[in-house]
Amino acid sequence: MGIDALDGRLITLLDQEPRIGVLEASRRLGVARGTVQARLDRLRANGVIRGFGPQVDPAALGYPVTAFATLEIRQGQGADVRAHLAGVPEVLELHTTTGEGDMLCRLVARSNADLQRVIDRVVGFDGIVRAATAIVMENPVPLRIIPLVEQAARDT
Amino acid sequence: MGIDALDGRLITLLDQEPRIGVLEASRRLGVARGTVQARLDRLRANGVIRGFGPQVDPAALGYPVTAFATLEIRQGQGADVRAHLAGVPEVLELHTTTGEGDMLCRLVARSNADLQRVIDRVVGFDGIVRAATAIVMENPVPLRIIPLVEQAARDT
DNA sequence: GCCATCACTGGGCACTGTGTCCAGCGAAAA
DNA sequence: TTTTCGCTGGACACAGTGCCCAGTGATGGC
Repeated sequence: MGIDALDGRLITLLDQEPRIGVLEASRRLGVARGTVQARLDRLRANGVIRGFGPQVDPAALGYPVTAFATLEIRQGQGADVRAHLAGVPEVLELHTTTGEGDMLCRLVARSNADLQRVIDRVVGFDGIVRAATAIVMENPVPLRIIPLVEQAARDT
Repeated sequence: MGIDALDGRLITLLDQEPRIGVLEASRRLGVARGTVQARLDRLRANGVIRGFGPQVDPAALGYPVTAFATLEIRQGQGADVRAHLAGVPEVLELHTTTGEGDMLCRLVARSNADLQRVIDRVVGFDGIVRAATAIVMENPVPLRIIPLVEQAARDT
C-alpha cells in the first residue's frame, strides 16, 4: 500500500493529459516504457486507479443546478430509501452519515424550478421524515484528487 | 446542446469499458468509425465530456474516512476562506451554498482520529465562525452519471 | 419541386502505440 | 554471498489512430 514519487508523478501526468499513452508517459517521466506499464498495472490492481471513464459535466447535459439534501429517515426504512433514491437519475450520489441528518445526497436539476420537481420526487417517499436542501451557488474547489496524491506520495 | 441516443450509448459504453478505442466502440455501436470519432469530438467540444482522467480512490491512497463539513463564514471573509481551504489537500471539493451554512466541503482523512487533525486545520482559520461535520458511514450510491445521461438522451 | 447542407458510410493510407516477449544489471533482502 | 526484485532497453507482430476521400440519404431553405 501507498504510492511513491514516481507513482505520484504518473497519476498527476495522466490527470493533466489523459490522452497520452504509456509510451509518451514513459518519455515524459524519463523511465522505461515497461516501468510505466508495470506501475499502471499495479496502481489499477491496488485499486488506487479505478479507471479512466469519461468525466461528464451535468451542466453540459442540461442540468446546471446542483444541490445537497440532508435527509432524516424513519427507523428501519434505510434500505427502502436507498433503493428509492438509487432509482432517481438526478441523485448523483448518496451517503449515510452521522450527525444532523441520516443521509446526504447530491442532486442536479435543469433549473431552480426543476429542482422543486426533483426534491418532490426525492422526498415523496414514505420513509423520509424531513429534508433540508442547500443549493450550490459557486464551486470554488471542484472535485480534485491531485493535491492528496502529491501528499500521499510525499509521505513515503 | 443536448445529446441523442447514440451519444448516450457511446458515453455509457465508454463508462463501462474505458479502455476500448474508437474502432472497437464503432463496432459495438454498429456505426462507422468516423461517426464515433465525430461524436466524441463534438461531445468534448461541447464540454459534455470533460476528459478521461484517472479516477483515484482516496481509500486506496490511505484516506478511507470521508466527511462533509458545513461551514459558517464571517461576512466578507469568503475569498480568504476559499483560498485557505484550496490549500488543504484533504479538502476534495468546496461549494458555496444557500441554506444552513455558507459553505459545504468534502473531506477525507487517514482515520477518525486523523479527521480531528484535518478539521482543526480546516476550521482553524479566522474567517470561519462555526463548523458542523457529518462523517460518512456508507456510500450506497457512489458518484454516478450514467442514469442522468440516459435520461438526457431519452428527452431528445 | 429543387438544390444545398450535413451527417454517416466505407474505403484506403502511413504511422504510432500496444501487448508481449527477452537478457542484462544494480540494489536490497535473505 | 546468493536470491529476489524492479528497472532498463531492445525486439517483434499486430491493431488502432489520425487523416484523407467519394458516395449516399435525409433535412431544410428557396
